[in-house]
Formats: sequence, structure tokens, C-alpha cells
Amino acid sequence: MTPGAITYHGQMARWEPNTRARLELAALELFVERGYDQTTVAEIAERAGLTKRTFFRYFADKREVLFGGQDVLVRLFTEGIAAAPEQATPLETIGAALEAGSVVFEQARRALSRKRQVIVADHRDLRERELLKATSLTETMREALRERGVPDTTANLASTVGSLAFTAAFERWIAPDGNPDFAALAGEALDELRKSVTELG
Amino acid sequence: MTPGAITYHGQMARWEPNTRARLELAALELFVERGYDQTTVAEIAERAGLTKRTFFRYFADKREVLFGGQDVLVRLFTEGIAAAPEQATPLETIGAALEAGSVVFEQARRALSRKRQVIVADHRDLRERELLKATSLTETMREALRERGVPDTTANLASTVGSLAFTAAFERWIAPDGNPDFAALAGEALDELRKSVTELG
DNA sequence: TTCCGTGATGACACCAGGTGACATCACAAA
DNA sequence: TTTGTGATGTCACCTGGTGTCATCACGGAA
Repeated sequence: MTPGAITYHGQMARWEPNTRARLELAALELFVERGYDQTTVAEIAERAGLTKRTFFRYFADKREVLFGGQDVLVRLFTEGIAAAPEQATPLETIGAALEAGSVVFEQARRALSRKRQVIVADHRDLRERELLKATSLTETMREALRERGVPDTTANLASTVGSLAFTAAFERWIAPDGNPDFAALAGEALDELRKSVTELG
Repeated sequence: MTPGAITYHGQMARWEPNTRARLELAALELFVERGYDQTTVAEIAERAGLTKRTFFRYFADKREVLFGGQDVLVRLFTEGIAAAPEQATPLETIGAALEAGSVVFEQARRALSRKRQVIVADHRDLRERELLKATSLTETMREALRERGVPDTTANLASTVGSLAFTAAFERWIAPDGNPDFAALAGEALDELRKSVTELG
């Protein structure tokens, strides 16, 4: 953008603040308007008042602009598991992780999440990236469980079940008539899975 | 490559045969020699005696050259599930799928698979694609289970467990000292998971 | 034999994602 | 005032990926 633009009360600012957030918003808007493929990185940057080069200083690639906040979730999950009582079962521990992560899913972000999800669901490349992120979360839980002494196979299984619960909860959370309480949804999803475990045979 | 090259006993052939396989082999070789990122599509095509354009007629993108044979596995899994006895439990049905898919993992392909796996493990982009393929297999199993009347949540869980077993079996299969009998490995992995289900809490 | 359709490939131009190197400039600290 | 610093812009460049048209050996039909 033009350096030295007027921002507020005539004060000079070298750059508009919140560069990252502006890029994310511009990208989401354009993806909604024209679709992901029909939007170039240069266009995103332009709408945010920046250049292509700057975009790639904030995001490793075009897809990443839709996947911010992943590290926050990883951190919350880890903390949630660490804070779980020592005698908690693996699934209870996973429940603690999901509950800790729930704080991210506040009412205000639902509309944005919904738009984002529509775009992601439509593009193979984006689904791919989403799977990578989901896997990273699953691995986070798995490692945290193993550090608590849970055997490998059990940790693997429990974290995967947690991932299923998380995905199910998210889908229900963004549904138009969905319950806005993510923690509750995650708990329910986890309970459902716990019950159906007995029907595997 | 040069059209009209001599092939066998002086016979003229417009093109060397097995274009696809030649590209796959050339790609694997180059990836091993120089690494995935340091290999351009043009170089792969050149080694196979073809051009970049032809490469992209066989593979949708650079990564796909490492992911052939996926559809075969999808078909085998589907058939395996369809052929499972009607009264089989969900996990037994999954076992049938894995066993049906095992025919792909013959002794002769182990060395190639091993090389391939080293490359895939090293590159984020390739891991992404692998996750997409794995997910596609999981969804195949899930849908097949649902068509047999298994409830959604159970089908979801069972197919995911199947995917874990498959992955574990594959890792053991390509291990240097691994058991070359994929079907046996898959069965063992599935049994382990079945047992650890009771320890989830 | 001659001709023609067909399918796989080559040639070429082009776009967009992504990167390296260097310039710019407001701000802050000395 | 000077100097350093960090975020941004500029520019050139590479490579993945695609659209379009040309080429040419093959098989079959006349």
C-alpha cells in the first residue's frame, strides 16, 4: 500500500496495522466472490493494499491464508492434556484436550468459519491442506498421550477417535441451526464414539 | 523421444511402450538421486524420452507420479467388503477389505515401495497427497460399510480403525526386516487395535 | 496402392505460484 | 543528527501446469 497513508486523526503511519488479518480477510472475500482458483495472490495482496511479495512473507503458500490459528489449537490441545488429572482414561484425556481447544470456537467466528468451510470443501488442494492440519492435531494428541505413559497403540487409537470427534463437532458447530457451544458438541461426539466402540465386533 | 526408434528385432514402433511406467520409474530414480524438489518435470520427461507436456497428459500434477495404483486398491477394498459374509461384524468386514487389498503388496514391489516411502516422508507436499489418498481409502470403506447397513458412527469408526491398521501394516511391511506377508501383518495390526479398544476408557 | 482418420506425442506460448536479491523509508535509539 | 532496523516494494527469474495447434505412424477403407 502507499506508505504514509492517513490512518486516524491525521496521524501518519508507515503501514496499516494487522497486515496478516487484512490479507486473510481480503482472501476470504475474494474466494467467496470469484472462487479460489479464479483469485490470484496478486489480487488478494492488492485488495489488502499490499504486494504479492508481502503476501508470501506472511503465508508459505496461497492455501495457508485459510489455515491460520492452527498453532493456537496445537498449544491448547497440549495444555489441555497436560492439565488432565493423572488417573484420567485416554478418552477422558482426549476430552480435556477438545474442551481446552473449544475456546477458539466462539460465536463471533462462526460466520467466517462457515464461509471458509464452503471454500475448502470445494477444492481438492485445500482439502489436502486441511487433512495435513488435522493430522498434525492428531499427532499432537498422540504424542501428548504417549508422554503420559499411554501405550503406543492405545495412544494412536485414542487420538484418532479424538480427531473424529473434533471433526464431527466442527461440522455440527458450523451448521446453520447448530449448537454454538463447541465444547458441548465435542463432548457429545466423543460420547457417541465411545458407545459405538462396543459395536465394532 | 525420437519417433521411429528401433525397438525389437528391427521392428518400427511409433513410440516406446509403457509410457506411464517409464515416467514413474524415471521420476523415482531422479527423486532418489537429487531429491524431489531438485527434480523438474522436464527432467523426468527427458529421462523417459518424452516431453513435459506428455508427462502432464499422464499425471495431473508432479506428485501424482508417485501415487499410481490407488484406484486398484479402492476397487479391491470395495470388492473385499462386498464379498464378506453378511453376518460379519464391522471389524471383520474391514479385515476382509484389507485382505483383499493385500494382493497388491507382493514381494517384488517392496524395494520400490521402500524408496518411494522415503521420498514421500521427506516432503510435506507429498505427505499431503498421501493423506488425501489414505482418506479416500477410508471413505471407500466407510461407504461400503454403510451400504451394508452399519450405522454412520460405527461405520466411521470402523473404517478409521481399518485405516490405522492398514498404515501400521504398510510400515511394517516395508521395514528392512519386515514380514513380507502383508495380509498377515494387516490382520495382526487389526487385532492389536481391536484389543486396545477396551483400554480407551 | 493410395488415401484418410485417429491417437499419441511434440512445439510453443502463456499464466500463476513462489523465491532471491536489493532498494526504500518511517521510526526509534544513540 | 546519525545510524540501524524492520516491514515493505521492485524486479528478475524459475517451475508447475495448460491451451492450442502441428506432426506423424499406424490401421482401415476405397
